[in-house]
Amino acid sequence: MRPKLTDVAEKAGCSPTTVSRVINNYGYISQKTKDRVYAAMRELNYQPNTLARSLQGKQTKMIGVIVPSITNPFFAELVAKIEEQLSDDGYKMILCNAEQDSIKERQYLRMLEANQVDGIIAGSHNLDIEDYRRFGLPIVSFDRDLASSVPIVGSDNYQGGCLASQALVDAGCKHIYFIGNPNKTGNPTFYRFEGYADTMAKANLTVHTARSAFYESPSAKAAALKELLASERKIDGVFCSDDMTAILLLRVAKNLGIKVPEELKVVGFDGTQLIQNYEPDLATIVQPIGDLAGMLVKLLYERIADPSKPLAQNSYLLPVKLLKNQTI
Amino acid sequence: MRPKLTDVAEKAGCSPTTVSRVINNYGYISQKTKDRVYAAMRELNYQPNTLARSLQGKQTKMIGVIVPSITNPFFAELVAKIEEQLSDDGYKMILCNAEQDSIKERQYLRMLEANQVDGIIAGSHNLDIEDYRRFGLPIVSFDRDLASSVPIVGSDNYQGGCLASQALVDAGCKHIYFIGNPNKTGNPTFYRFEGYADTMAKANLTVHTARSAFYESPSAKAAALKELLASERKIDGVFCSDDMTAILLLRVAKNLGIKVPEELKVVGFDGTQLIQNYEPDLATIVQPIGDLAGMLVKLLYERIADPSKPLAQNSYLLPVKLLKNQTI
DNA sequence: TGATCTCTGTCAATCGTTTGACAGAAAAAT
DNA sequence: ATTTTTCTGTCAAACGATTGACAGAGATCA
Repeated sequence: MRPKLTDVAEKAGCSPTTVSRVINNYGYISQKTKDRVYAAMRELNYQPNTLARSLQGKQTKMIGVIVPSITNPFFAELVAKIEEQLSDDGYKMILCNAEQDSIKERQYLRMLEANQVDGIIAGSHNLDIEDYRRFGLPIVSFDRDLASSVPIVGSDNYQGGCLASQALVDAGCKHIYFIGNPNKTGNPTFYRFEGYADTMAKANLTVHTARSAFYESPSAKAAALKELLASERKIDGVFCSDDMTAILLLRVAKNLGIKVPEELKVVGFDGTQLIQNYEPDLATIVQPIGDLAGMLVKLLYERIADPSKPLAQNSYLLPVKLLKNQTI
Repeated sequence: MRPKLTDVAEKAGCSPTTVSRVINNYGYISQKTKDRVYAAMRELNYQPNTLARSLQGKQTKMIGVIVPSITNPFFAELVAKIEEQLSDDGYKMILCNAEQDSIKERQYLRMLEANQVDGIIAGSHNLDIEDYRRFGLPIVSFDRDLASSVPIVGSDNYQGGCLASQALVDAGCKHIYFIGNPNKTGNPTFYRFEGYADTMAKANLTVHTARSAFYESPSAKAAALKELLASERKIDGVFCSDDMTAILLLRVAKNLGIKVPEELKVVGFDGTQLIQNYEPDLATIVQPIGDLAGMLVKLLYERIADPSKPLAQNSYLLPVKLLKNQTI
């Protein structure tokens, strides 16, 4: 049986109230009593029951983190950074993998509410804004405008789109494609596309788009890319909205005998450690994953500390960097 | 304010006890009353407070999952599968990223205990067996012998080592290296090495090992691999204990102008979807990630249902498959 | 000496449920 | 008409803590 507060009190020769006061640092307690209580706690290997504490009104110290897919290296690294921060601060993370499933995401939201989490970091984007607006708990959103009461943290996707496209222009490309799925407004990809489109306009180049949805299978994507490269032989530059697609493109190009970067230049987006370590040739836009995680967590803490406090800023766009590499 | 049990009772025109009985399906309740209660619950958007329920003695429906690194694609995919299962069964997952830190891992264990999780899936291996033995909660372990009371689920690493090595032998390799870190017994890598060593013995070939620790940085690893390939020009086959190292090796070989598979054949280990999708040339040993996750979860449920029930089996080794590809 | 401050303790209410004991009513079976 | 079964309800204790009110002790200060 796990020891409880009264066991500690008995061992320390004092009342349960005193033990609770030592734990919560509440009221007047002499150092001597404190020491005795701590000793008893150690001896019994006592830990307060967090359930009981939370029921009493204390925080649960639990944070829900909803991501679209943990197997996506970008989100894996983001989650790892978030978890590191949270655990340093004594928080627990309930991880929710929402995939492309809005029903599942809604269930997660209900579940997190029922579990009295202190707050939520929402990185998945399947639900209507309505679902989030009527949600009572502190939320911060990653990369997506949810509601006016919810602060957004994300990379400056527009800037990234400009940087990547400009790099291709500067490298002399004349037929530059954008590969991604910018159909939904408010999507990060949409802003990357806008950066691309504006840069094309400035350089007097035509906009070319090849749709590639996030949830398509890699082999389907690869087939589509092959089709594209084979039929449109004039392509000399591609800005991929994510690195994984860029890798597929590099592979397809190699198989078709297209030389990178001589005949085709490629820039990706995300710049995870995984990519930097295992695909070091790929030029890409690096998102500041650690900073993003830090900002998400920091803002969430602020919301938790005072949910009614008006937001200083609704949106926090962190700068990205171009990583110049062999594919450009 | 969130509605509580008594609010539902009031709305449904019955006592709190009755509402609780409807929720818990306990005692005699007429269909008419049930319907009234359900209607009231829906109308108020009521959800039982899980904290209060758990405090009362119900399960928390929370599972702790401890992994060494969520950014490792293998663990990312394993965690995704585990989470999928758990969430289908109404469980929540607290994710713990232990890195190489035994102090952190011990803290996690304490934290999970304090949070009354129903059970733990332990995939990290920094702690002494002692720490786990005196742990009161149901545990299952991934790939590591923790204590006699803890069932182990893992791939048949020995078989994998044999398969990979035999494939290299069959392909005509004469100087086959093992790259990995088999120093600790009980490590998965150790059994992969044993499979390799036994296969070498059977084929009358010499064992060659190049240490490569899990936690070394990829660039350090790459440098070591370059050194190895440059100095030992006779190497014609390598069995890498994980795919990520294999990828580095392929890259290093390419840079040195060593042709794969003509001059050097490579087999990896893990066979994640990521590798199969984005490095489809790599021959590797595929671990059945979905089955591993399913088995871990199933065994944990059994432990939770009856912790005192003796284990039918201490160890569950799932078969692996050789994925023959261009690098062999 | 009296007033103030510090320490320790008891008591009871509270958080939101669950559940056993018990009672009474209606419905069904004998 | 009587017994049994089914339904609904009240009451109270419990889960393991927190915390305000209150009281009394000893120490310190004026």
